[in-house]
Amino acid sequence: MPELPEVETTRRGVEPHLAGRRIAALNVRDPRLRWPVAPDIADRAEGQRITAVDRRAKYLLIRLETGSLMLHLGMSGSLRIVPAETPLRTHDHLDLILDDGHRLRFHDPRRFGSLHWVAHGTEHPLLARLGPEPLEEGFDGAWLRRALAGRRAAVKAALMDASVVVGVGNIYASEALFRAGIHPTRRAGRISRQRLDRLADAVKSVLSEAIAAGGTTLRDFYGGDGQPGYFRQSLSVYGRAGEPCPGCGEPVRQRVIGQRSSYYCPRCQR
DNA sequence: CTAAGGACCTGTCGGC
DNA sequence: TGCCGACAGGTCCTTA
Repeated sequence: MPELPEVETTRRGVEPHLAGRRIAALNVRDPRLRWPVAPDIADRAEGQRITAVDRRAKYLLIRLETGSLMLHLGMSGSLRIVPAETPLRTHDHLDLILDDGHRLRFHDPRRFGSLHWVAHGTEHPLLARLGPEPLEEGFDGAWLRRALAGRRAAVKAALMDASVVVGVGNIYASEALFRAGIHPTRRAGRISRQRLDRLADAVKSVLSEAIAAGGTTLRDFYGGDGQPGYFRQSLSVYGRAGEPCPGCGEPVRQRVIGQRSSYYCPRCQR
């Protein structure tokens, strides 16, 4: 489920319930995630006060006094805040037990998610080579020109490369290219500066609109299922093969680029 | 350095 | 109804 808007929506949903609380325990029910969860991670975290919940790319960083818990939702992960006696479902792999009795529960059928410990003053290797945040200073057409210069790969694949910009997943890569009028197979290094400006703007607008929509669907992290709705109706091309392009009516096409399904309008995107 | 393909996992869906 | 292959929102790692 998680693209950047959902990770950010999740962050905003859980932070108020976590910040200021103390960790009573960390239950690792199944350590077999993308990387095995370190056996000593519970000992490191237990007893510490949570100061904030941040995000870098699609990693959530639960800030503690001596370091951070770094959590990735992978392809199928989700978080809920649940009361103490909430029955477990299959694939509920982790519980962060808070001093108010609530639990932050991590659910992940495919187990592509991960949990790492990052000590204060150290940088985790998984974060070391990441490109800029799409919604912060440093990401614009000028950056794209530098990052994509000389690249022969399809622009859609390049846009999903985390060293170019973080957080643009398969859905929003298609959506941003549609908004910018750029064909997904166009070679990344052969796009004019003006069109790269448009592309950077499209990435920003599509992600921030999705975050805004996600915020409205996320009402109550207690009790509810905690899953923000997925804003299919607001997507222009993703998952809409054969449906009319919202710009010109031409049927939306689907093809595989870099092993991922891609959607585009053959008329509006060049 | 870049690009391409495989790998990790489970669940769901469509076709026969 | 049952089985089988294709596919799913991520991304690291290996190989060329």
